[in-house]
Amino acid sequence: MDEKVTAKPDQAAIASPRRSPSQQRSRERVERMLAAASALIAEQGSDAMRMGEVAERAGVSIGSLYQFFPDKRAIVWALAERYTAESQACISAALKDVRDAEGLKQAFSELVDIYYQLFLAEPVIRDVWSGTQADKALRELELADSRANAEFLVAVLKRLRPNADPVELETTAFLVWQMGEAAVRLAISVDREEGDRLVEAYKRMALRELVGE
Amino acid sequence: MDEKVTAKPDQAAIASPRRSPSQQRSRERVERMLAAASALIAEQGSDAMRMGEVAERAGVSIGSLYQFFPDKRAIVWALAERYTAESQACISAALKDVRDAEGLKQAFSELVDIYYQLFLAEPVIRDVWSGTQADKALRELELADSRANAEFLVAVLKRLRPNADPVELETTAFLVWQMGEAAVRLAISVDREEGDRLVEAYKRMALRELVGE
DNA sequence: TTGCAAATGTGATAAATCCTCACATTTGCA
DNA sequence: TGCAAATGTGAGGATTTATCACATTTGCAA
Repeated sequence: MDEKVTAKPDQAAIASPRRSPSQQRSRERVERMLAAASALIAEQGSDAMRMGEVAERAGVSIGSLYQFFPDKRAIVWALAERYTAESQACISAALKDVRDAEGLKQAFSELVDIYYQLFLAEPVIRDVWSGTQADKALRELELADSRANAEFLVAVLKRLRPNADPVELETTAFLVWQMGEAAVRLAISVDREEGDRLVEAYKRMALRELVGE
Repeated sequence: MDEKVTAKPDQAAIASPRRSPSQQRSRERVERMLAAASALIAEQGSDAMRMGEVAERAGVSIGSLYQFFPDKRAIVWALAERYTAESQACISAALKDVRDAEGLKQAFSELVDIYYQLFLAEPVIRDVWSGTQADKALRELELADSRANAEFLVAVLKRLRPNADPVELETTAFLVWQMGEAAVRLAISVDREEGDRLVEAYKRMALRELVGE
C-alpha cells in the first residue's frame, strides 16, 4: 500500500495554506483572493460567501483558490490571523510603557475605544469572529490571541501589584480581556446609544477590577 | 396574479414551524425528531448534523422533517427555545424572593454555578449556543433571553438601591448577565481547573458591581 | 357506518455548493 | 535553450439541503 494520506476531516484540522506562494505572481494573486473574500464577507457574511464568487471576483479559477487554501474555513482563518497580528501589535504598544494606575486607566480606556470603533467600522472583523464559537480552529486562534493580550495586561499588573498572586493576576487579566470582547460584540449588536453605555459600563467594571477603587 | 407568497430568504427569516402538529400522532413524531437532532448534535455538533440522519434516527422520512421545520436551523432554534424557556423559569424562581444584598450574593452565586454545571454536562446546549453569533435568529433569541434575565436582576437591584438611575441599573444588569454567559463559555473551553478559577473570578467581579463592596 | 376534506407521510430528485484531479501553462535557473 | 517545479484551469464527482407530486391516515359530519 502506498501510504495514502487520507487526512481525517477530524473537525480539528488546522487550516494552513496547502502551498505557500513562492513567486511574486502568486503572492499577488493570493492577496487578491483574500481581498475578494474580505469584500464578500463584508457584504453578506462569511457563511454566505461562495468559493466560486471569491474566485470570480479575484479573477482566478476555483482551482487556484484551492491551491493556496485547503478549504473555505482556511480563508476566514487567514483573515482572522491578520487581524490578531495587527491588534496584538497595537495592544502591546499601548500597554508597554504603563507604569502606574493612572496610566493603566488611560491606556485601557483608549484600547477599548479603539476596539469598539474597529468593530463598528469593519463588518469583516465582526463576521470573522462570529464563527469563533462554531469553528474549532478559529476558537483556538481567538483563545491564543486573548491569552497573548492578557499577558500584556499581566505584565502591567505585576508592576502595579508586585505582591499579588500571579495565578490570580493571570485569571483576572484573561477574564477581563475576554469580557471586553464579549462586551464589544454585544455593544455592536444593539443600537448605538445603548452600545456606548454598555462599553462605558464595561470599562468601569474592568478598571475597578484591574486597579481597585 | 395570484399573490404568490414568495417569502424572501432575507437572512433574518424567523424560523417557525412550517406547520403546527395538531394531531397526537404528529406531536409525538416531532418530539422524536427533536430528540434525534439533540442526540446527533451532542455527538458531533450541529454543523455536522445531517437532515437525513435526523430523519432516519427519528424513524421518519425527510419529507416529514420538512413538514414541521422549514429548514435545518429551525431545528436548532427549536431546541434553543426550549432551553431558554426552562432556564428563565429557573432564574425567575431563584431571584424572585431576593430582598437584600446577602440574599443576592447567595442566589447569584448559585445561579452561576448551575449555569456552569449545565454547560459542562450538556454538550447540546454548548453547541446550540455556539451558533449564536453566526445565526441571526439565534442571536436575537439569545439577546431577548439575556434581556429577560437581566430584567429579573433589575427588579432585585431596584429593591436594593431604590434611588439609583434605572437606565444605569438596566445597563449594569444586562452587561453582567451577558458577561456571565461569556465567562461560562470561556470556562468550559479551557481545562477544568482554570475554568473553575474563571467562574469564581467572574462571580467576584459581578457581585462587586451588583452589590458594591 | 360511510364519505370526504384536512392533516400527515413519503422518497425520488432538483438545486446548490464544496472540492478534486488530470492536464495546460508559466517561471526560474542550470 | 531546455527542463523541472510552480502555478493555473474548469469540468465534474460527491455531498447535502430542500421541494413536490402523490399516497396514506385521521377526525368528523351526515
